[in-house]
Amino acid sequence: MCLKRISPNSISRGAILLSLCEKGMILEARRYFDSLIMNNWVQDIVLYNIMIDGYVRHGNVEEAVELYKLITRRGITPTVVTFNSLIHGFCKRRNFHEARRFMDTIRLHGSEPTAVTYTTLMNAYCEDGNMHCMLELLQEMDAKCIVPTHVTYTVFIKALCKQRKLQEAVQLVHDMCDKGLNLDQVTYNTIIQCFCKAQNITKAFKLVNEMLLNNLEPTPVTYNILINCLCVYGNLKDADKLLISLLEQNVNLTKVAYTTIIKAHCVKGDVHRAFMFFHLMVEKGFEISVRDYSAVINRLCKRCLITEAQHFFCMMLSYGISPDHEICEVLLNAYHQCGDLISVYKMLAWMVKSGLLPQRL
DNA sequence: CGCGGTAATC
Repeated sequence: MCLKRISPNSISRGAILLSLCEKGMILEARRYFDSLIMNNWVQDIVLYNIMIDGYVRHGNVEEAVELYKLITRRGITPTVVTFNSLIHGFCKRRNFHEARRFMDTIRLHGSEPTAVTYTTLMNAYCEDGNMHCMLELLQEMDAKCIVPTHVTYTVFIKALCKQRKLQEAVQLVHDMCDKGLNLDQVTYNTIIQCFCKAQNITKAFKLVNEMLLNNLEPTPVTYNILINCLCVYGNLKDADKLLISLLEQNVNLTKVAYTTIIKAHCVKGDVHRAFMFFHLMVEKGFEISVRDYSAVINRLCKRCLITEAQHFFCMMLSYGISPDHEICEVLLNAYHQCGDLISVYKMLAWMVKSGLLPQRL
């Protein structure tokens, strides 16, 4: 664009900044943002909002607040979106005091909190198991004529599910329909998860059919929930069948589908199946982390399947992934427990060579 | 007319 002397506008700049934030490249995002500031190209609050939200998602509320202060120093008026992101940040930390303080600040700026603001706070209270505060906020919304959205309902469905009030959760779904609010995939996934936890697999699958009837394509998360459900509460063979049939149908899946079933097979001790799905996961081109290997190795060691655990360790090395200290410790302990001192020494030597242990023991 | 920002699911 620049070579063709087409100057990016604030919308294309926003797209670039948002993408950097979404990919977790927060430092690069900030560098880009600072370059825009330096050139005086940021007059738009949206760019600040994207950067602030990026920090919040990255878990850095402090930096988000610093940017908010910068906004006020520069005399730029923050929007409700600015505050919603900050409130979300404090909610993630369960700092209800600061979250609510910023809610008041919205009013001081002459605006009103929106359904998003309320839903953000309600979700945090939900995670805290505080239905009382959720209902208080709902009353406040009602008093201020702020209409709950389908997301607000989804948060309440989740809360009722947590309290094992499944009937009331279902009632809420009906209320939504009565109010003309359409359920989306996340709402369905939430309620499907409720029935899975209640070990009502039949109803969970019925809801998937209902989704399809409503022209909602199940998401990768839907399948992760179902696979996990079959692994934990149902028959592991059915989980295998489901995953394989989804693969045959070329359904879009995420890495979680694989790690879920691999985990189950490790726990059950069916290492062959675990291998099979692990290789499949690698073949599909997913990026495999140390954590993915740890999940397998930890579970196999717990079941004293040490040769098998070692196999995964070698596989990790062959893919050029560096083990961390923790994973080595787990293997060391396992070798020790079954009296395989040779392997203990080999491992220690390897750890020293790799800089995971000090030279002098 | 379309294009950029905030809440919920594994």
